[in-house]
Amino acid sequence: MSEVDPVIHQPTRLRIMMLLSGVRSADFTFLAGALALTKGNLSSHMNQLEKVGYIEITKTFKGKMPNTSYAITAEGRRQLGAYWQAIDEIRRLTVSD
Amino acid sequence: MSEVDPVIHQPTRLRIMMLLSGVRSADFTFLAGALALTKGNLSSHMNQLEKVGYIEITKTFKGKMPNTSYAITAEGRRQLGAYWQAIDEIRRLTVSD
DNA sequence: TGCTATAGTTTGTGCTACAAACTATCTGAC
DNA sequence: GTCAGATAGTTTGTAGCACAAACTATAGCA
Repeated sequence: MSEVDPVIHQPTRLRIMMLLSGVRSADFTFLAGALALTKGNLSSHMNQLEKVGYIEITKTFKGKMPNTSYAITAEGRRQLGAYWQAIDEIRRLTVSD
Repeated sequence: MSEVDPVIHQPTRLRIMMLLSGVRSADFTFLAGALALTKGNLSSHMNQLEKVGYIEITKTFKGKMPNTSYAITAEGRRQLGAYWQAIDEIRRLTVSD
């Protein structure tokens, strides 16, 4: 019975990971808008995802304004796959199994 | 974008709901063993599920020992279905959508 | 030289999952 | 009978987390 990864299971982070899994990278403002998150909330989620190595944070400047962009890592992609497997396992969970 | 129900999303309660969805009823001791939960933890999860009307708690006596058994309600079954729909929605989440 | 906007980060708080401690009853052993 | 576990739960205390409000810092314009 493989446990679900709590870092990924949290609904906001799950959405973030799913979005990032489909793009090369996405920046802070885009993610905040796409997922309707406050900046503080998004910021802390991204820091958590980076801390466990599921995403990579790149800080640059666009013109003179700071621009933070995020990309999923190979490890993040692997864990996301494992997460869905664990969910599928729960989904099949019945007493008879 | 229908949000996931946090009561069901919590992994332990999700397993409980999945188990109960496949049986007429299950008692406290069985659930604690089947899901490897401490009694305190199981007790509080079951109370939460009852509070929102997803399960029904029936207290009887088996011989002279108290016996608490749990069954999913129609509402619980409905919400569990809605939950999986919401999860599937997230699973399909990509930027292009 | 203000004033508003943009792009984030830090801080404070209310809630939650969990296990330890507790309650209450039963069942032998002596 | 009574003492010592075992059984079946519930209540309580705590550590950790998600969230938004407050804050920092710079840009760009009137």
